[in-house]
Amino acid sequence: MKSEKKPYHHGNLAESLLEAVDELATKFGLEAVTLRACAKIVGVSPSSAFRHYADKRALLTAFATKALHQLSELMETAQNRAGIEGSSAFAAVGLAYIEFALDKPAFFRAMWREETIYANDEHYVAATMRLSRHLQGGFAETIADDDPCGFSPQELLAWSSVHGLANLFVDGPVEKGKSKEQKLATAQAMIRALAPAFANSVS
Amino acid sequence: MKSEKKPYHHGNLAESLLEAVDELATKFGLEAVTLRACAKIVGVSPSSAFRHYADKRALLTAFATKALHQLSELMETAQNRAGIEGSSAFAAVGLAYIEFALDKPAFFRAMWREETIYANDEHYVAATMRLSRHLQGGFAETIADDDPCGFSPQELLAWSSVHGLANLFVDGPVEKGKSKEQKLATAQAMIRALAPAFANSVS
DNA sequence: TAATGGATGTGAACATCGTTCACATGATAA
DNA sequence: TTATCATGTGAACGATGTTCACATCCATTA
Repeated sequence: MKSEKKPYHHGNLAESLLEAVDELATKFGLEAVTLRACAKIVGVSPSSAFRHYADKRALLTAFATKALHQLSELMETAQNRAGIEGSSAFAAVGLAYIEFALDKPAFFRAMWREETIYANDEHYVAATMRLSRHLQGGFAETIADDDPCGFSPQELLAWSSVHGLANLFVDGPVEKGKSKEQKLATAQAMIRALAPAFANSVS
Repeated sequence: MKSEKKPYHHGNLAESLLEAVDELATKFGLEAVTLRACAKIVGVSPSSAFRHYADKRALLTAFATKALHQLSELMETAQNRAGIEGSSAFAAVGLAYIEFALDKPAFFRAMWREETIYANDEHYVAATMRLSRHLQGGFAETIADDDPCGFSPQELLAWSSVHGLANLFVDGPVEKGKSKEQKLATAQAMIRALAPAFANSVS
């Protein structure tokens, strides 16, 4: 045990700070995320954070971006699995979206909070575009898409309903206190009810 | 001009503080709402706020409650007007919901932020129940409702899609920078696309 | 009318927060 | 080796939420 003394330079502070945000947000919620607390978790001085992030807001933007990519990947695998199983890609992607919000509410909140992030940050914008592309891609098989760039009314309906239910679960009064399974069952029922809106493009 | 000196007691501090929150949230956003700034606007010492609200969080809860009632009333009048005109109550209520979010984004955000309000406060809960009742009521004519207490999948779909689009407008990347009219047109298109999901209960 | 008590507002103080800046430390390249 | 640049530190600043002893007023009652 010779190299037990901490080196002066951390080596990977930017990423470690993001993990600290993760830890605090998961344990105590987004409002409890503090630059000083993050620095303490990493074992570093509070001011050192500013070498890697211009702001607290910049740190939260990076965190939101990371969360967006996590969600994108979950949706991607859900879509692939549905393709193999032959089940509805739409339902799979939508459920993955809602399940992420239920599992990591603080992440989900952080993703969509214009007032606490830099919503014009290029990496953040790229992450939202990746997410929306996966949404469009996920529904492309069932929805008539006449606008390759923007969203068709049906695509927007799909995203809105799933996004809305996720928000109502996380920050709203819907099924407050009920179990995750109960909520996912409700989500599935809602998605089923949505099917007729896409019926015209099936056959 | 004899009674120009300010009285020691304000007389209606609780309500005036709410109006100060309104002003700050409207002008500078929710994150700029500060107890000290509110007190300064009202012309009162910062500590006096605690005679009327236990917390900053309690103040924000009262503000959220007020915003919920405002939205409820807007939906109510929209529903009545649609009843007179014979147009779709569903579309009218949904558009009123989204228009409120576009007109007063800070209010809309404040309503649904579990982490900064006391979501179990009785007045707040009552306000959310009033809102949800108006939603159920607004859709009652078009949607088959087999559960008088909770939400049917179709009712939940209606609320989720409208709530989701409002959130995507306010805190998301959808049609960022576009005009309010443009967004309302998009909302109308989405709501139209939703109609087939309710078709079974029309006839 | 006079006194008293409860409600309401004040001022100073505290811990904590984001942020800055001069400085310390270490890695890298000449 | 030495010089340079990136990275981390410590002390400080103003602002914030909150508390508490105290001041002020209003309303009731004697």
